[in-house]
Amino acid sequence: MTKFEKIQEAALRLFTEDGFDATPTSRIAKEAGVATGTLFHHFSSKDELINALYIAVKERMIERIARGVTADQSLRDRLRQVWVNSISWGLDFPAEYRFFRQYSGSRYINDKAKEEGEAYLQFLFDLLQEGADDGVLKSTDASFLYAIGSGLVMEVIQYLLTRGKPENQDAIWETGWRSFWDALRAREA
Amino acid sequence: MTKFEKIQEAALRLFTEDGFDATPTSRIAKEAGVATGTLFHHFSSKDELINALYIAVKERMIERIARGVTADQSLRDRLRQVWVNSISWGLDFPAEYRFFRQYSGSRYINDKAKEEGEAYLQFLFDLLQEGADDGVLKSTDASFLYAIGSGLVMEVIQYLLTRGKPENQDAIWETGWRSFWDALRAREA
Amino acid sequence: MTKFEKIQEAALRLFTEDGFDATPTSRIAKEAGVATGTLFHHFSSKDELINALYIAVKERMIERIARGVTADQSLRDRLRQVWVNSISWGLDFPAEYRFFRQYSGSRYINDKAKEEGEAYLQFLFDLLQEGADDGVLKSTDASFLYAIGSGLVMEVIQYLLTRGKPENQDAIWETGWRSFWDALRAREA
Amino acid sequence: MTKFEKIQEAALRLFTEDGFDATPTSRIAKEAGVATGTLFHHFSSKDELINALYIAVKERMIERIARGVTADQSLRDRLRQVWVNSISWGLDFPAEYRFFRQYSGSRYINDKAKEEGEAYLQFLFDLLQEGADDGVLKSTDASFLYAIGSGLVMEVIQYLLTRGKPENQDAIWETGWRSFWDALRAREA
DNA sequence: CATGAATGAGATTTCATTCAT
DNA sequence: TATGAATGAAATCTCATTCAT
Repeated sequence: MTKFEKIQEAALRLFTEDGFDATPTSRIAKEAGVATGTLFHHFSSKDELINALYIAVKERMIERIARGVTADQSLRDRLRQVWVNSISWGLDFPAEYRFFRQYSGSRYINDKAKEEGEAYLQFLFDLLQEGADDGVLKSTDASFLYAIGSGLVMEVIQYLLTRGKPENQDAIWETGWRSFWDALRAREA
Repeated sequence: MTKFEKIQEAALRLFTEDGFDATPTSRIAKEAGVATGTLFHHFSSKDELINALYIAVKERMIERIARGVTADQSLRDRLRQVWVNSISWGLDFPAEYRFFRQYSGSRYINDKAKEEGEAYLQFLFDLLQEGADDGVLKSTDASFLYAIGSGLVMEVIQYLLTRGKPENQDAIWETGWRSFWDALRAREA
Repeated sequence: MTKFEKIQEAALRLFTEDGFDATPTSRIAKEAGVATGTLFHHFSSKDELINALYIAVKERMIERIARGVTADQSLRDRLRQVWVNSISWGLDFPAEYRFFRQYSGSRYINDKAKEEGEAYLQFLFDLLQEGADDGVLKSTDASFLYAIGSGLVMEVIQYLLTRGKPENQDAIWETGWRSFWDALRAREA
Repeated sequence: MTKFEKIQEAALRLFTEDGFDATPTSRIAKEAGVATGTLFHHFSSKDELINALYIAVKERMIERIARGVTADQSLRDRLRQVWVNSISWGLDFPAEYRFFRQYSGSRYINDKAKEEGEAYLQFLFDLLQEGADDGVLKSTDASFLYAIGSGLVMEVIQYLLTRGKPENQDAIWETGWRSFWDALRAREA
């Protein structure tokens, strides 16, 4: 692992454990086993480190979310796949999930990074827009559908990570999906 | 307005503008028009100030949410009322809403304050539990229903505050409600 | 002596011994016998400290230079008085003299401070302009005369401080004056 | 241009723009288009770079100042030539002039470099000493005459570079010369 | 000769908190 | 109650210099 990667790894871990502000760059460097100067050799500031991390995390997330979603599936099947992918991403990479939550509400958000990150999501907006146009989903506004859908996904991940007992996992997973789908789809005639 | 209140007001404003960590106590004191010592006379630490604020905000919020919810209404009507109250609280007190979001993900959370805050919500859990027991709602677990419901509420407030155009307000409000209700209720036979 | 004054005194001494850049604020604080935070309580930055010092030094200098210069004296006598005052200022306050030299060529110059400092010198410009208008001095441009005159003054102070042997003091003082006066005055017919 | 020369050129430019302390070696290397290591391959330290630059600049300066000064001229004519050469050097190579001023007052002065630099000036001291011995100049001390003369030269260059308007150039040049000569020469009988 | 990643001491500045008045 | 000067630990970031390639 290069020093560059060691720094990223230590930063992700410490940021999600203690938060951006409670994690000094000195501690990141120490945990990564490099000198403080080395951190700033690779990332010109703490801000840049955080935003670079955000882009990397988002990239890995979206790669995971899009997996197995193919054009021949029905809209419902594609959304189901997205749901499954999203929840399992959160459970497999809880640190990345927590990083994400923290980043969204933080003052470290860099507009450029945010835009770059959102570009990856285009395929999701397209999916929702398609459903909106066909009248299968509730709203004509893909961004609103996105807000609702992602809110539900994040909330269910949070629940599973913090309060889900192993024996309920499957039920929550399934109930979650039904909530998600019912929340988005237009009501049947 | 007492100095105590001035401090609380300035703190709420600055915290929601810049975040907890980016808001020095010295600036709160200055904006409140008091000396730094005075702030620490009323609140023994920054932590205590934040948690006192949290409790105050939560109290006001819950008072608002519970307004007009009466035992004689159907479950659906009561939830509808909660929905309406929640969204309008967010739009009427955006600073308090933002304070809330920030607090939840912060390291300033004080367990005692959190518990005290959640106690206020008991009536909501009861409401959801009742629906669960009757089979009107999707899950048997009120805490899961709460997670889903509150996630949707927060997301819709966020959307209305940041991206809602005035002409769409009503549609979003209504679509939001349908998503909320469809997400929570058991499917019709 | 107040802490404010102690800081100024220590700063002036260290700056002239080692230069602005080689004098850390931490050392100034230590020599002044205060905490680092105290320095920044009184001066918001190192820059501000340097510029505050500049204004204070310039004020004291000009007060000294103008001493005993009265309207009833001939132009030559007034310039003679300015010369004597200037050189003796330099010898009496070598640290302030050195601070001055250093400040002029430094990147810490703050335009506002510089202007404020130059305002004090107005009476000198007026003096030179009077001589220029009367044809007693060499140029019609007071600012050029000022440049030449102050350059000579500074150079002679420097010479006296670094290389003047005690037995030559009087000769240098006198020769210096003649150079100064000859450099400025128009040639006799 | 060799890398060695590129480094010197970039260093001279940056030092005179921003000052020694505000110019990191890394920036010099970048502007010179070489790696940081390369700079230290040619100059063992920043100190050495500055002093090497000083010697090179002084060499070029003295070569220029001595130009056209011949033994058959009168003392006055030789000093006149030195004056003209000095001022035109300053106007032709403002960066070198500024480097010079900065170096003199800096803590980077290296005694060896300083001595080496002053050795070049021997001919000027000789010139002044000759005038002193003949009674043509004001003092018997060549070093004092040098201080006064060089102070005036530097001041006039500074004036021409920063405040001289094109239409006044000739007048300043001429008035400057008369000040210089009057300041140095013994008074006519 | 040339490279540039790596180093770590050190610089400036911030800030929650105290305490004498 | 209220004040605000004073504190000093700690944070981010800089930079001359080294050294393995």
